[in-house]
Amino acid sequence: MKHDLKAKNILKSAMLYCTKPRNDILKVLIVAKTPLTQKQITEKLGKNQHNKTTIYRTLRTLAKKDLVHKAYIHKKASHFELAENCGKTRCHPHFTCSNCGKTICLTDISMPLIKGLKKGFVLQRQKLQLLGLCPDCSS
Amino acid sequence: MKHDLKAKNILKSAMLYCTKPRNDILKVLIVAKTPLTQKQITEKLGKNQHNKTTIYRTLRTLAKKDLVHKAYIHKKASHFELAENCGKTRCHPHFTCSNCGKTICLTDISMPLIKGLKKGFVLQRQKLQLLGLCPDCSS
DNA sequence: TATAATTTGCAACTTAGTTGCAATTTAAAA
DNA sequence: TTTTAAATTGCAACTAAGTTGCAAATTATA
Repeated sequence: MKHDLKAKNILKSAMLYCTKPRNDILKVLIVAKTPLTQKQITEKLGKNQHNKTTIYRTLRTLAKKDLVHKAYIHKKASHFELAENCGKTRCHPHFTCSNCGKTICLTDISMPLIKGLKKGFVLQRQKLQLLGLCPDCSS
Repeated sequence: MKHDLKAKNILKSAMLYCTKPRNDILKVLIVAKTPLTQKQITEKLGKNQHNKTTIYRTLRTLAKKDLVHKAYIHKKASHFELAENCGKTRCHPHFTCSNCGKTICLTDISMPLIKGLKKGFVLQRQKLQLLGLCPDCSS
């Protein structure tokens, strides 16, 4: 129930209609430990199923308010996560295992913001994507 | 003609059959200034058209030999570039404009390799993706 | 409770990328 | 140069992610 309240507050603060789909989807993202695709969100919704169009539209709506963002794309599918644990422009690195496909959020490692951008470039977001072998697959 | 020779050499050194599609596709990538999708490669092939399956398979074959790699995915589509101008594990940053969609290779800026990876992680490739406004769109 | 504005679900669609298979092309030996 | 086995190509049909228009349902507010 705590997450329910949190979801409601997030929606209210962003001045968005507080609907069941949005609430349910937000709750899934709140407890997620890694970015999720629409398909994965659907699985985690359990009996609170919602149409995939609704999920995509909700994610887009939330992203427009900077509450959620596209963390990366893997195998044609976009993966989304709550934005609250990242700085506005700099996100934690994501490590994807080239063997098992799993992605791990490296929330404890931070990379410096890029330096030396030429005049005229305005940086909105920096993403670091790492590929390699995860501990399970490297041994 | 210089590029033709270069493409041939690349294929030969990798012990790959030297076919017209592979040659043509490599030449497109050699002169490209930015990563390309299959569709963009097709456009740049001009009258040397090849089937899209062939292009995807060629890219996969070249990637398996580390001659080419997937630089990033934007709008559902993977973008590929020649690997020769990147270190083995670390690639130059790519800046994508959130306004016009254009991507610029920042070959003159290099980010340090990530530090502090926990034991068991084996890094194969580090990609830095930047989003923001390009000089044309920020003024 | 009534109303206007927003959101939802559905079906149909677009587009990236893949697969099986027969026909063609390549490299290398005869 | 010709032959041959192995690799590659093109085609058609497919899978799957994500989008769109629109009518029906839901939300916030008066």
